[in-house]
Amino acid sequence: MIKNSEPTIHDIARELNISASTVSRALNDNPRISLKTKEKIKAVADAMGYRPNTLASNLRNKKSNTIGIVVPLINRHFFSSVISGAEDVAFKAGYNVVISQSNDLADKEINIVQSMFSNRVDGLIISIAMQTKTFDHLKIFRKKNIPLVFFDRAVPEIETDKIVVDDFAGGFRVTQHLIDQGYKRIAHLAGTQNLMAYFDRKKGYLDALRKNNIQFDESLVIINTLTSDEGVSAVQQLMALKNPPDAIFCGNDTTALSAMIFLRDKGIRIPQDIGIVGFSNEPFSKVVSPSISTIAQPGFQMGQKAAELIIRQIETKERTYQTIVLPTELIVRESSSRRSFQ
Amino acid sequence: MIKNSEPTIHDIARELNISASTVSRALNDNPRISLKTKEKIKAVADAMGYRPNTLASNLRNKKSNTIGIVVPLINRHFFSSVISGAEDVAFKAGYNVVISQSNDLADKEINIVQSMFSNRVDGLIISIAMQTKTFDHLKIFRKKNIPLVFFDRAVPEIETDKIVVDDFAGGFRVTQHLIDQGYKRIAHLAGTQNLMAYFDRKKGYLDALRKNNIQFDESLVIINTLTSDEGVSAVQQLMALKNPPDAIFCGNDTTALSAMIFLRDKGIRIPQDIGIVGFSNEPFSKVVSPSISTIAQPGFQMGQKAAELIIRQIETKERTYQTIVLPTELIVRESSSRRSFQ
DNA sequence: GCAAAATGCGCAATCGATTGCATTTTTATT
DNA sequence: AATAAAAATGCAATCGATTGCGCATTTTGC
Repeated sequence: MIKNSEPTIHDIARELNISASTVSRALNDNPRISLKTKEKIKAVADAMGYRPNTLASNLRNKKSNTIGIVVPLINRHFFSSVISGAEDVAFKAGYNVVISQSNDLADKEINIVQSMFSNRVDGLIISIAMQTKTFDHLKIFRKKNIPLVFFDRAVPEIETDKIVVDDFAGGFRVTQHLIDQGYKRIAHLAGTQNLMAYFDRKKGYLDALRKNNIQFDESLVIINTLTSDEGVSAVQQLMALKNPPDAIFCGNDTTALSAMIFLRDKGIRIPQDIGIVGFSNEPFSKVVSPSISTIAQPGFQMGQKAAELIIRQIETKERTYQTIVLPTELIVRESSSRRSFQ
Repeated sequence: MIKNSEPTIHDIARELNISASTVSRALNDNPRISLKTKEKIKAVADAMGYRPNTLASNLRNKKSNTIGIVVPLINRHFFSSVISGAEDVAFKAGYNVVISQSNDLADKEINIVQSMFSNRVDGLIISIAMQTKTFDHLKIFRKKNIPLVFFDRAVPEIETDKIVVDDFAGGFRVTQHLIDQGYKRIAHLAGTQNLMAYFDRKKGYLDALRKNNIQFDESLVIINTLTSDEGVSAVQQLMALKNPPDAIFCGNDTTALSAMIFLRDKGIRIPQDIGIVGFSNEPFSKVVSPSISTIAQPGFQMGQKAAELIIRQIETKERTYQTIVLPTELIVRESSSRRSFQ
């Protein structure tokens, strides 16, 4: 143990009086090397505790075997589920995943994406930040022909693989469900409209109203960033109307919960007085009381699919892109089940 | 645009009829290069859309600027919080994070750790898998002097930085709290005892009993892997005793919830008939009904701290290790507040 | 005006693994 | 035994950035 650094193929070669090429080939099971030599080499490699230096290999092969994943916030159930699913598939396929969070900040996202490019990720899976309004940092990936997959929040103007949930159908289904439950004045708490996801949810809401011949009332739609606090202030605003709603389709479960708690504290019964539906099926929505009706978004599955798509882009030359729309599932729970009280 | 590959410092050098060395130094703001040349070089680099190839740089510098993080499951609130906190600190310090999940499987953990080593991560942050019983794959890191930080689930026999929550105090506090609330027969639903965290929680439980002169009853302690289902079967087992408990200290919130739902469905009132306390402060524990008393584990902060520790190890030569014990906080909620009903 | 010092830049090796082509060794054939 | 054919291995360049050392050129001091 004279050397303090890691053994390399050259060390193994010296040990056996052969060339580094042969060692390299042997360790990669190249058929050009005889079985006998291979075994000798592998034995010595083991004995020396040799572990290939992936950095060197990556440089030479111009391939990092790494997939970058960028999400707004790692610490959010939906996103961590996606990451979990993607890591699962990627690891099995021999890829590492490097992960960064944009905190929904455009600047940080640009920073991250450039850093990932410098690290020569083989592909990038991204759900863009709420704040992001320009997309040059992502277009570069397409221009340089580096695999790119959007999930959840995609950029319409960039043509590449996308995997989203059917937000339109989700919004429609929620609204139709509320109508079916006998609610008449249905409000919608919407997210930033420059994100397709929120835009489509609202579109679904509007479409359901139209299909049911319900007059759209602009004062019943509030757009904000869907934080817990904003859920409360939105509901306050809604309840202050001359003609307040009797149901609220919340853009996510967080606002659904905060709205529900606010209303409960005001003595308003849910679902009898007001029906509530959320979106995303956060773990808590099932266990709170009353449990919150919501739309399930298959995060884990989405991550798996995103990884499959990016690996397909990486490993094949074909450049035919698809947009996969995962079906949404309406989960009816207590917060909107008024019929059962009649 | 004849080249389809990325511009390198050599391309910039050729363009300006200077050497690559100068370009490299200029881009790194080396004082040996004149300001005028630097500006020229940077201008050309910008114009060519040059982005340094980190792979090459890493190889030469024998430093990957990458921190590996291994957790049992990404998609778990506590762990994703830790990852989030670590990524935050790491990114600001110029490090990337690669993340993998062991799924609590020893084999996969070994596999991951070796792969991270091959990728020459500058340091490894890990919470070991429940299943892991041998630690050679981690000892290697210490032997090779590669920074290693344990969080949450540490290996006692490996000397390095560790950051854990005060599980003993947490277990003690929970138990004392239940005693203070007037519960007499307190059961404990414990996790695998080869993990310090669960071992210490139980030790705190036992210590609190002793301090209060309460006879320890072995039949009141059940050890399993703390899944939702096992929470139910454990409670079934407890309630089948001749002398069932009137309080349960659950090793995590998941089992606390499943136990609670099971008991509620059996018509048992919580906290009046049976008190329940969980551990970890999962998001849902606050919003379920009754809300679950629990121990807060500062995941995000733990991740930040872990990243700080590993970066300190990476960037300084000193090798004095510390074990940081983050304080636990008992959050008293409805599920154990019997006093308010008396 | 001239040596000494400072400044600016280039050469070439290096990091560790890979690979096209060349060379050596082994095997088969007559 | 000689030669062709096949098999096994080695040489050296390459991936792109970094850096010790050395060589010019300019500046400084007296």
